[in-house]
Amino acid sequence: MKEEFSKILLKWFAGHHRPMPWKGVKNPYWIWLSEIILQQTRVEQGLPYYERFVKNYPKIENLANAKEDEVMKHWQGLGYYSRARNLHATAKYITNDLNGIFPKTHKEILNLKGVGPYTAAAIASFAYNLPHAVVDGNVYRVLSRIFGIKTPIDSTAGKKEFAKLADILINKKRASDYNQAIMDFGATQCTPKLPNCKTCPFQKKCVSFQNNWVGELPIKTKKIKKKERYFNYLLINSADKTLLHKRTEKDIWQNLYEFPLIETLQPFDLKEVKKQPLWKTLFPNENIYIIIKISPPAKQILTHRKIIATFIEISITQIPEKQPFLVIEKKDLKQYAFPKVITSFLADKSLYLELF
DNA sequence: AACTCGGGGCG
DNA sequence: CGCCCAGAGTT
Repeated sequence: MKEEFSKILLKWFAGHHRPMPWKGVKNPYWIWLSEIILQQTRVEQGLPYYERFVKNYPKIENLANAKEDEVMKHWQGLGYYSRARNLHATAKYITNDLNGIFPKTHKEILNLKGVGPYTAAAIASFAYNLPHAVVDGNVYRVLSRIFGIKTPIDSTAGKKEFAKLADILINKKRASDYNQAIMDFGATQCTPKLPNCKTCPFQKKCVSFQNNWVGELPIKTKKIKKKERYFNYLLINSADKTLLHKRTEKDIWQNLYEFPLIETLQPFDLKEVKKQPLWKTLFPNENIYIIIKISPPAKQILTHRKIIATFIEISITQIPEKQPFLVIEKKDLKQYAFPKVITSFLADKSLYLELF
C-alpha cells in the first residue's frame, strides 16, 4: 500500500498542483517565511503578506535589522502575532549567531523559535528534500479518511498515530514533491466540506468512502469555549494629540498598540467605566473633559474570545502630567500596528467625529 | 493534557 | 453560527 499510495498521490499531483510564489523556490529564508505566515492561515489570506515581507525584507538580515514595531505593522491584520515576534527573533538569531546561514538539518530547524513539527518538516523537505513528512490539517484529513482512522486528531495518541503513518507513507526520494502533493490534495480534492470523491483517484481504496464515513472524518473531540470581554477604549482628543498604549502584558495582541483601555466585566456602562482608577488618573476632576461621542459596540470574534469594544471620544483641554500613556500626534496613528477591532473603527468615519 | 493565541471564509 | 485554515508555545 505504501508505494501505491505515494504513486497515486504523485500522479495526481502532476496534473493538479496549484501555482504559488514559493513553490520551486530553494531559498530557505523564503520557505521559512512562507511557512510561518501560513500557519493556521489560508493561502489566499497569507499571500499578500508574503509578498510584502519579501519586498520589504529580501534577505534575512534585512528582517533582522528591522525595528520590531515595523515588523508588527507589516503583520497587522494577519493574527497570531507571536508568529511575527518569533519570526523577528529567529531572523536576528540566524543573522547574528549563525552568520546569516540558515540551518540545514531537521534537528536544528526544529529548534528555531516558532518552528514546530509541521514547519520543520516543511522547511527540511522543501529546501533540502530531507525525508520528513508534514502533518498539517490537510494531512490529518486525507489520512484519516483514506485509512479510516477514527482516533481524534486533537489527542496525543492521534498525533502520534498520524505522524507515524505519515512517516511510513512519505516517498523519501521525493520528499518535497510528496509533501506538496498531499497538502494540495487535501486543499483542493479531499476538502473539509463537499470533498470531490467522484473524481478521486483513491476512491476504491478510501476506507471512509467505501463505508460512507467521509463526512465524519477527521474526528475532533475538544470544543472551544468563548469568553466575552468588554473593552472600553478612550479616544483622547487634545488639540492634535491623542494617547496610546503598547500591549506588552501577557495577553491577546501582545506588542500591538491600542487606545487607553478600561476593561469591564459587564457590557458598556458609563458609570462603571468612570469608577475605574484609570478614569481618575486621566480626568482628575469633572471640569476638564467633555464626552463627545460613544460608539455602538463593535464585535470581534477570536478563537477563544469575543471582544465587545466601545469607543468613547473625549475632549480635554490639557493632558495630565502624570499618566502612563504614549502621547502621539493623531496624524501619526497609521504608523502603529493595531488589532482589527481598532483598525476597523478608525477606517469607518461614520462612527466618530472628525477629531481623528 | 488543556489552554491560549487572530482573523477570514464558507455552508 | 460553527467549523476550518501549510500550528506553536505555555501552563
